[in-house]
Amino acid sequence: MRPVYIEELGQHVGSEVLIQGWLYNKRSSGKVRFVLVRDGTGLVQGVVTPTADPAAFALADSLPQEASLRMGGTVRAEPRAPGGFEVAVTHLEPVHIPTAPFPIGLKEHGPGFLMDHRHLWIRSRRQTPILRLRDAVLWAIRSFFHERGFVATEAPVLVGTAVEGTTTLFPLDYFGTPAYLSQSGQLYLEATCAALGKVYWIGPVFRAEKSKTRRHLTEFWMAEAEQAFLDHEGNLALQEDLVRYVVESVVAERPRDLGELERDPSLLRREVAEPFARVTYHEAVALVQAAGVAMEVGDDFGAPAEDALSQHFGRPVFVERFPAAIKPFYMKRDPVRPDLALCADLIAPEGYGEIIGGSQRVDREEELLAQLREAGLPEEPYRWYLDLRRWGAVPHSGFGLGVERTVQWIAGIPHIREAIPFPRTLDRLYP
RNA sequence: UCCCCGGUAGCUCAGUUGGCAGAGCAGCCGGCUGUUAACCGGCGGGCCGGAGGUUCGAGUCCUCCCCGGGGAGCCA
Repeated sequence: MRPVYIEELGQHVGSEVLIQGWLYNKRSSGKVRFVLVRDGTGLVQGVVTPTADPAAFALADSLPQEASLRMGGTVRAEPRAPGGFEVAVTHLEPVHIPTAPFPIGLKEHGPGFLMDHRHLWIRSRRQTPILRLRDAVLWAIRSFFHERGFVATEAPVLVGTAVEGTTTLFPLDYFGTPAYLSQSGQLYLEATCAALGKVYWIGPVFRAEKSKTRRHLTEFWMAEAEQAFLDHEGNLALQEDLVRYVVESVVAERPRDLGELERDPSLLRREVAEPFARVTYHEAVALVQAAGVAMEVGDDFGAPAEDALSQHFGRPVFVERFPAAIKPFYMKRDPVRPDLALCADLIAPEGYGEIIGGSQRVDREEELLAQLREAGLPEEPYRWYLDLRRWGAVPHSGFGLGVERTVQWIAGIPHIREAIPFPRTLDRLYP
């Protein structure tokens, strides 16, 4: 019998196949046993009767949840079966029989218990489609940049200095020298974009902030891009093209996973169908205030303010030209309004929050020095970064996209911890 | 760091005015020839988060502590 994956069963109706996987659940009725087997690509029901194979029938009774097994039989179309196909079992063989009951039952569990068993929870029917969607998002990002001629290059994760002096970093001892886990690869991408023109990387970044919310992780993945000779306007166009490309690719390639999560693909399509909304920081503050959320000019947007904006537009919205005072030192000032930064945040629809932060970067050494001093940062650790403005400085822009928040939005899941296989949060380092 | 909610069987929870510790699921035993988180009958299963206090009597009331969840701030 030929080993096949469950997602390919439709091509094998009428023939004998071998499924290799794990027992998800079993049911029985008189002299019929139903074994639900999953193999990572899907879930299929095997039907076992005592006449077809007495040994398999007895085994089907005794196998516990998550036993690994090989199941052979004939594929047939069956409207009553989950997935539309089932296997008439003629062969059932355990690979490993669990030594204790599987902790994750089919009934409800609390979040604390599930997080303690994340290594087993990821096998469940809701978690596997989310992780497949994450894969689709990452592939879409890579293929978008590849098609556009961007070079995949890497930023270091171990760094000696903060990217933005403000954010809290995870400190570590680097052979006696203080070092940190990187919170962004951006500064390094600015160096590689001067070598390669258009660059991107996708990698883990770390924030030691004591955030305790459904949209924060201490370790998360960013997709960052940097392009030489790209200005603020071009930067926004690039971001919009990327986000639309990712949503459309995932919706086209993964309808089954979206369906299992009861996420409406047409809603996602509608959200990216039109050009993204675009407001200035000051317009956004006025909109937020009009929506009844307390906020003043000079404040950054909190979660309620982002929700108000995302509700107002019903599609992704760029908020651009923030006051430079509340943004990092490396952002270029608006030549017309030097108190504003040439930057933008992209807010996802449906309250999923900020998914992109980007800006045009300072390209003159004296300007960068002034802004470093203004931010109260030392010059010495940034010497290499200042060097980039000494030899062939060009206008350049870039941005960082939060991978988990993008997955959260596309998959339509309420908590970010389900958008990554092993989430790291404020008080969770296990498993 | 701050605010709110919670901690009772392996899991999810109920527990009245302070008066014998409960259910469903999971496990084990039995039944049922098309189940859909199957269903039906039976059995075993408890440091009621911890410490102290009030009381004849505390899962229940009070104080402190520990742990978990949600949110704020900050950010992607």
